[in-house]
Amino acid sequence: MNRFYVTTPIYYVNDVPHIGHAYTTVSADAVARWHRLLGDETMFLTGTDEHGLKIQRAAEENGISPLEQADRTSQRFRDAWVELDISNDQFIRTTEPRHHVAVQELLARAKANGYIEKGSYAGHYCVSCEAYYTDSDLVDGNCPVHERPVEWLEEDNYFFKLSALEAELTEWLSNDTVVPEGKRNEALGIVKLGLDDVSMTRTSIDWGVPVPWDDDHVFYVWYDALINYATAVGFGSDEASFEQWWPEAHHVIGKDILRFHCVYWPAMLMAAGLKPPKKIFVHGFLLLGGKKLSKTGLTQIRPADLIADFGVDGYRYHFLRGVSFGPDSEFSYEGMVERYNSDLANTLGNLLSRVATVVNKKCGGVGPKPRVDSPLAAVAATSYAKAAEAWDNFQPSVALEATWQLVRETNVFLEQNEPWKMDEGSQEVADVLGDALEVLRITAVCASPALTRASQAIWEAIGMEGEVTDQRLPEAASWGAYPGGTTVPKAPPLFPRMKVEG
RNA sequence: GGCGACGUAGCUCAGCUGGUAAGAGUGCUCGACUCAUAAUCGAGAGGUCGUGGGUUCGAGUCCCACCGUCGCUACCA
Repeated sequence: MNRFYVTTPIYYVNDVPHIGHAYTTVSADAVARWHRLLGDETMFLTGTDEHGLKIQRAAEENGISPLEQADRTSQRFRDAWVELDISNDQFIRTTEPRHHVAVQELLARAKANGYIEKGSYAGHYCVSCEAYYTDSDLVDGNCPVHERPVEWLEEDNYFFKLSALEAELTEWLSNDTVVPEGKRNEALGIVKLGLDDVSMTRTSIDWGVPVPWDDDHVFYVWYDALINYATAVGFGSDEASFEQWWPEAHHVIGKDILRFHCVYWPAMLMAAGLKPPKKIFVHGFLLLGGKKLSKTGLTQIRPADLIADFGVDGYRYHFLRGVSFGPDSEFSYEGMVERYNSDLANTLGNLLSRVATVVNKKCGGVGPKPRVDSPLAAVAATSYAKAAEAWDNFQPSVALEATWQLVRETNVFLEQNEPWKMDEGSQEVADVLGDALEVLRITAVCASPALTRASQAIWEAIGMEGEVTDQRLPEAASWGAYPGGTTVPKAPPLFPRMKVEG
């Protein structure tokens, strides 16, 4: 029995869920679903990051407690993930007691090991950035990022001795721990430049995890947040669980938080005497017209609106197939319509329609069995092999392309054999349609990590029983499992074609 | 300012350690078919692989510079 533990970042509750958050989450979800198909014992974690000054201030403005503030905004993420059929096994919140326990335990170990010591820090502090600035950083006395006034803060801090871990980090990064390779080199570069010790506590804030050895301090939000990945699988509360899951930890993150996840986080674990995560997958950004999303209002594009137009399947498919995992990627509504129409409506949806119709005309609506020696058997085998490898390498777009190759080949196959011209009830028409139905069965299974609903619809449309998600790979993708003899009704289009707006 | 990534057909993107005449999907043109969601199938047009140098028998693929986009990061005067 293999185990697979995959996480998304925990999202800062003050944000409104946008397609960037959704992209990360859907990607992790699809991979988690693939591992479940493989029969792996899978743990998929997402959640919200709820500490820090910004939350504290927002709560004050709204006249409520920080926790109430976090409750409200955290719920938005839960709702968004329900809408996208996200199959997370846990939704962690950093305000949970178990998390406080884990944070205190992990960092107490780091301190006991000599990696945390006291120091002091002073500077201009921007609340929105939650960061200090020097005089020269300031623009007209304001924060250069937010263009709002900064505050002079001076506080005693506990510093994390990052510098002491450079050699170990370099060693860890020398393997395939961070992918793609370009991102790993970036992390390596950060370490090579030399690491400064970092301040990891605050006295100026109350809203955080208390430092166990010093009541006046709370941990700075980042150092509390990262530990959620350990908390969720039992660190500090269930060591047996933690030992089972932690060696299989895979993090999915955006390139903007590479430094924290690929340098600070493994260092924190090392300092506490724990193993760094198994693997970190780093993806790029979604762009609109070549610009990053926050600058162009792409954050204003709400997943819910796109789901309304394309459905959950259309939404998930577009981002999984259309975005190669790693580089930045262009997003456009028109591109989404194109992808939906060509891949989902025309190639896959239409295949199901035409097969169902011919089965009804030539086989009395009962699906025939596939041939053992079908010419499509080899195509299916190749398709599966490619897809499996790609999912394993966290490349959903490659995996889905491989799956669609099989679907496209099947359209060609029908064109070459023209079952609609064959005699009703003949063996030859049964052979051709049985093969096509078998492809639809395999496709339903292999596409299910992306198409959470349509895959089940296809499964039922060809007369299969039960849940497609209960199938087990690789057996379920091997040729010949479609039993035949099941009713294949004509049905309305699976993916109604979208009209292109003039 | 420093570090790094990216810049390939109209569009969205593949192209691992350099080497059979540069690929896919989509879009476009033409043809076929008509079982199917104005869908499907076939053929074709379309690229000096950001710009300029360099290494090499040979570079989209390595090196340098520059331009553009993006991320991180640093700012003492």
